[in-house]
Amino acid sequence: MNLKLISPASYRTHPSPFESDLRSDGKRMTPQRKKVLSLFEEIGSGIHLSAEEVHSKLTISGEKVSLATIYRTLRLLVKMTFLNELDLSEGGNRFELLSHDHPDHHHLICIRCGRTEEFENNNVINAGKAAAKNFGFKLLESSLNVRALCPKCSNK
Amino acid sequence: MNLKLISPASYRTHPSPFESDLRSDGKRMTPQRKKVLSLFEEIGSGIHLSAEEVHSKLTISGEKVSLATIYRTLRLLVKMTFLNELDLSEGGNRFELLSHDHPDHHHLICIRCGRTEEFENNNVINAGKAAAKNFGFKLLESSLNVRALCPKCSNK
DNA sequence: CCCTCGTTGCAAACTGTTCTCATTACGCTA
DNA sequence: TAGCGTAATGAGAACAGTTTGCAACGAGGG
Repeated sequence: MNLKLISPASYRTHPSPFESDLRSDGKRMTPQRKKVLSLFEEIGSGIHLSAEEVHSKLTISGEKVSLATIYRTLRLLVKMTFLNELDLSEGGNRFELLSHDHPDHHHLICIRCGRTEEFENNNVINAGKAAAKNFGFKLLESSLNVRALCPKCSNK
Repeated sequence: MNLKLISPASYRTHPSPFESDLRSDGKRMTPQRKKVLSLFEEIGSGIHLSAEEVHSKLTISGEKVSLATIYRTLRLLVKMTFLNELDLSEGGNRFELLSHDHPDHHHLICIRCGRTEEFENNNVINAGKAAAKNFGFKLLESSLNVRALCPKCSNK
């Protein structure tokens, strides 16, 4: 019943980019960190979890990781650009796997039920780039949040 | 030393749009509400204040309004579309005067020092509209936040 | 296998925001 | 203009999400 998230063997022979990035920074690979990252990898990009949700998903599958550690790990993963942090507000920030071939994507959020859809649009990315250039800023990331009502909620 | 933000006379003869909107909704005009809105009007649009900042600015100019009332008033002003709420996260939401001739604008935020610049771009607005239409959502508002480093902070 | 120092778990602390409730006062009506 | 119903306020408690301090733990280099 113990979910094998990363097989020890493959991990030993092919240290993940995460692991080597960690090591090169004097940091350590721990089971807790593996579990958190693996959860996001299993779930795939485009799904947004709050810290609390990460915690309960791990707890349900029998993995015990303290909430404080999850917060610390999420911050770390964001800093290392393995995860993306979304400021959707309304009940905590959310995190998603950042797929590097698929950089900036944007969110359509139903303010009533919380349903979230993503989309991409190069014009948005270019607008961010242009604005950054215009003010002499160095762009890191841009996020467009469209607050809206989904079809179900707008019929009430 | 008592700053007269709206003279009683002019208020009686020319009720502000805020006041008439309030009245038509069974709500009341109070000195506290006047003070909060007036602060934003004095300061002008394009400046983003947190609830805490509104509170301390009023306190400094000798106006005593409780923090709870400021939160209530800010929410009210947002609902009545006199203020715009920005989800910049990192230490509380911020509010700014919404100028109706200048509707959707977007923000370039230095994640290190908090410097915020605004810009407008129709492509962004259209991208939001297109995405909403595509998923059958009813668009309410879109906000693009570009996280970046300002020139000062990127030289460190 | 040992030792060092980064990491964890736990609980307490913090921060931004909302709620509760007794009190005040806006503004309709006579 | 006074009276009254009820919306709004102030103060602090409550709350949710997040962070921190500290003792114990354990990853991984020697």
